Amino acid sequence: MRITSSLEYGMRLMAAIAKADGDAPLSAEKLAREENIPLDYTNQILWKLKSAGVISSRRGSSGGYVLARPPHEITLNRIVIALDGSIFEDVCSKYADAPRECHHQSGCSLSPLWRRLGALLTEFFSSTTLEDLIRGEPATARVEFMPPGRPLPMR
Amino acid sequence: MRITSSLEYGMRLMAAIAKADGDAPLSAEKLAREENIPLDYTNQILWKLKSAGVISSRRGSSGGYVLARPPHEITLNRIVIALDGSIFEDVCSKYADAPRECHHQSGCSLSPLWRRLGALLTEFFSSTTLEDLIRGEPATARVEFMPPGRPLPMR
DNA sequence: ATGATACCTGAGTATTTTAGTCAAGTTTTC
DNA sequence: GAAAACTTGACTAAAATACTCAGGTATCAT
Repeated sequence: MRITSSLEYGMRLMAAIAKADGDAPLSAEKLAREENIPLDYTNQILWKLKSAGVISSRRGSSGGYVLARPPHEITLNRIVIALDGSIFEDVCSKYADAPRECHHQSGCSLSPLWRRLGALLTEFFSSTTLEDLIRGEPATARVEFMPPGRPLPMR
Repeated sequence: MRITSSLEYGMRLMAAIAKADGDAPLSAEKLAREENIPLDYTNQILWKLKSAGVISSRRGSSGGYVLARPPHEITLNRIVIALDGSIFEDVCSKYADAPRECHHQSGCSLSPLWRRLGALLTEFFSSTTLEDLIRGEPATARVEFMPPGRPLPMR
């Protein structure tokens, strides 16, 4: 699994805009330069973020982008969905031959696995806000992942 | 984020082989047919799984594939790494201009985020065994994800 | 023995997704 | 009214993914 460059860039842009929250709008040109992202690509990404409602813009000279809400009200899942379309693609429906029916074979051992993974990722991103991000808090938040009580072999 | 077809198929194949654990080896041809995966692609995936040491093979007629160890000793992270190369690609190093140095901008708010996500995914896959998978247990294992104590806005 | 079965291995191709570019606008401010 | 800066869509290049192909080798059944 990997992070797309759109998402990496978009997160950086959001972090930069969040850090300047309250100050004058940040122009795309300045953001692109400071984050070392191609300008046209930056524009494209900013447009997606704007469409998703997480930032707003001001045109004209001295225009630029600002947060649409305070940082603690913007959860990262919004950003992920804005840029990647979803947090976790539905595997089950992708391999279904008929709509609304799971065609995973092997008695469909897999769909519970993928559903749980999707839930985990969704939880991860929607539990973290932009404010957490710029404070570096995500590193300290603990995850308790509970498998059945048993030693974990063959790591 | 998405699951590659290799991984989806590989997991299915492992589940099918695990369900036949103790029985006669399953041939690639039979596996491919039952799981509805192209034969040549199946061979390729089985080869990767064998290289990773999670299955072993027997040649000749009445040959095929069997688990290399009992199902409860095979954790899913092995399978993921065998097929995708890693569980989570290191974002930080990907955008580093110089080796061993993190070039994330914005005071590098991002690397803690991605590191935590990587840890979460690694934990997820290495905490589940093939036995859990074929029993459907992954669906019941609980995840406790602990963000800072605060209501979760803007979901 | 020998032929059929089935694994082994690497190379090659096609499709899709991602990443990034280009160009011609519109709006706002100074 | 000119410059700054956002808006929008289309287009292209590169990379990853998803297969396919071909020729080989080992083993088993008879």
